[in-house]
Amino acid sequence: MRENFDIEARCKQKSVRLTDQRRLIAKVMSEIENHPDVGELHKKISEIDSKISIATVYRTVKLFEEAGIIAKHDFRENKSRYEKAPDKHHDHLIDVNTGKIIEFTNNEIEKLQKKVAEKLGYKLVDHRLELYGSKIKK
Amino acid sequence: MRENFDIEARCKQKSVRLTDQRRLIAKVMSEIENHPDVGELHKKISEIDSKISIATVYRTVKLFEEAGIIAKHDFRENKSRYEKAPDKHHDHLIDVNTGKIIEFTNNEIEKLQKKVAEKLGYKLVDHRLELYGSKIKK
DNA sequence: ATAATTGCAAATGCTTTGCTTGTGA
DNA sequence: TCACAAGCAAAGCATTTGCAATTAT
Repeated sequence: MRENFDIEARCKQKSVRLTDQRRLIAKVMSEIENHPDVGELHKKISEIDSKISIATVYRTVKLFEEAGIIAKHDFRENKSRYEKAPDKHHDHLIDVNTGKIIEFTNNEIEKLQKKVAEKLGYKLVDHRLELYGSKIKK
Repeated sequence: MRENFDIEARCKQKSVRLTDQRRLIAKVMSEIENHPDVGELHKKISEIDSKISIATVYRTVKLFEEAGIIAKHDFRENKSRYEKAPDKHHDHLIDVNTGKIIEFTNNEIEKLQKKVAEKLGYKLVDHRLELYGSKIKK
């Protein structure tokens, strides 16, 4: 718990000025279970501070993301989702029926991606891998 | 060349009614070199028929996509890009400096994706893999 | 003090839609 | 003929921005 202190610490470290609003957004981002979009985030935050503007939430997630404090994902929706910057890189599997997001890592795939890029004459600077699947029933 | 006949043939096959506008969109989609967004597509089409509405282009690419005639991609932009439905599946490497899109296939990665999904209890129904890279200078 | 941040509402950019007129099979 | 398609403008949605008031350092 108290993981929000983590985000606050990283803000100081990056000279990101802390305000009540930012502290609150950091706290909610830390405690939230999944990968919220801005609307969901704002809704949750509003339950604590009803005066906070959605524009502030937009500005703050952008700020945090640019500082590498949280990560932004664009799955197959017309909006972005966010998560605390993960310690270790991972990719996502999305349940096509429920929308549930599962994180995974696979080193073999990572290596192959790098190899593919190099073969094409490119240095791999980033990638996006999403698997879409439906649950296998027993 | 005359690849547009391909799209037209597939329209008939799927009982997609052909109109002058759809024929034109099919033709331009067939001849275009890269992965256009709707704005680019509409611009190109307008050079031939200036009366065509962008709403029609939106409706048509959606229709073609749902019929499996063309494919839609959402790279890291706030708009979608389209390409003729490829005969064989492939993924994309995007040049982060120029925006150039390079197609590639890698069977090993494909197999690993399937394996990963299964290990998580899912049947892989689709995936998205994009590599972002910068050109290696000699 | 003062440069940065907030809230609000208006603006933006892509995409969709309601409605009337036009058209392919 | 007549269900479906096109054109136009308006509406939708997520996101951004201008500006005046507020706040952190």
